[in-house]
Amino acid sequence: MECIQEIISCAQIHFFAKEEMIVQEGQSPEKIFYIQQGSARAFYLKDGRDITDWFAFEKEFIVPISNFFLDQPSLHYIQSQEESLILSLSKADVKRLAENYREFDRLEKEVITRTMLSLQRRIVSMQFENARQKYENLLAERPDITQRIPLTHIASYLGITLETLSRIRKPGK
Amino acid sequence: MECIQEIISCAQIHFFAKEEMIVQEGQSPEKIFYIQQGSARAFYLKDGRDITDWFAFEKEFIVPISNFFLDQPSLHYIQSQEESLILSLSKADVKRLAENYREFDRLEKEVITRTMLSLQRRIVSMQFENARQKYENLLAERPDITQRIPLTHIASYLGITLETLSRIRKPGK
DNA sequence: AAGCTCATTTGATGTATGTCAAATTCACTT
DNA sequence: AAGTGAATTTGACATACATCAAATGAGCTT
Repeated sequence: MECIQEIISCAQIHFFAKEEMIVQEGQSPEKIFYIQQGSARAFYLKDGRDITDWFAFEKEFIVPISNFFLDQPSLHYIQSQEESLILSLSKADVKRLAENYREFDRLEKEVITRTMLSLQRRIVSMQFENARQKYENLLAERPDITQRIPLTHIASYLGITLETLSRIRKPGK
Repeated sequence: MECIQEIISCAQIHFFAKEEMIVQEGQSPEKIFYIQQGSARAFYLKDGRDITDWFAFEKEFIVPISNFFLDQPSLHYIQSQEESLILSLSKADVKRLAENYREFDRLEKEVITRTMLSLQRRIVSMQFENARQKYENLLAERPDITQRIPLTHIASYLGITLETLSRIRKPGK
């Protein structure tokens, strides 16, 4: 891709320790993050409870969605889950790159499309499946998730409680 | 927009009666539909039960998602809900227009982005809200939906049963 | 207006999952 | 290796919602 040089020149790379906060609620970083190594999650607070919305692992993106796409202060926190190497690109740079390089613009569209499809699959999974089925769907997509993310966050991502998840995981039905 | 003439020349317009089937499961229309007037819904069958996934009203798009974006036969049915005027554009035309007109490409990206954001909001609503809250969220977005769509479909869209929805709607808490 | 069909409501009961509290296990630190 | 705090499991109980069945109501057709 012809614009790689330019991407590299405006991307920033950061190292994050385990469970370090990358974006706080109310901030406006206007950045998209790319997980080079490690993992991160986006979460929000509902009545004081921490609810995970999104996980990102190697080669995936994560973004404070309302801030990046709607120019509002972030409703989400973003937090690393393991020691991670993360690239960031500002919204202004993304915009400029997309205007100057057709290739980059296509890539961005592709990433957004895939994200949309993955949200769509998640809705189907949440709409009428029970806790066990939802958990098994997640495991099918990410078999290693239980080794990398604490169960509390997996539970809230699935829309169930920690206790229910624990019982589901119990061997023997 | 400079490409309007060309869009018009390749778009097709159809009239659909109430509850007419626009796309059947297993078909590969590879088309995106734009609701000029009326409304439509996308649904799938889970264990024989009809589950609505998506509603579209005037000036909105609806698409057999797995077919259009993933080139698989459609997992969804799409059905008009009222007498409707609906434009369709083939995937090939969309692709060509996006390649030839930067403006059209931007528009497409914008539509996909908005769809992604709306799915995201829906997940938040399904993740930890109870039946009443989910229903009220929907009403806030689409106050007229109960006049236009039967309650069964609203219920399945919300991931609750028809009976629960009916009880929620009962006046006096 | 009567009759039919389909949509919605109401009622009785069952169940998956939530809540709260306590016990246990795990992972670090010293 | 022991000690400490956090993560996970287990238990007892509560509840929102599902299910099944029947009653009512609304919109067409004749």
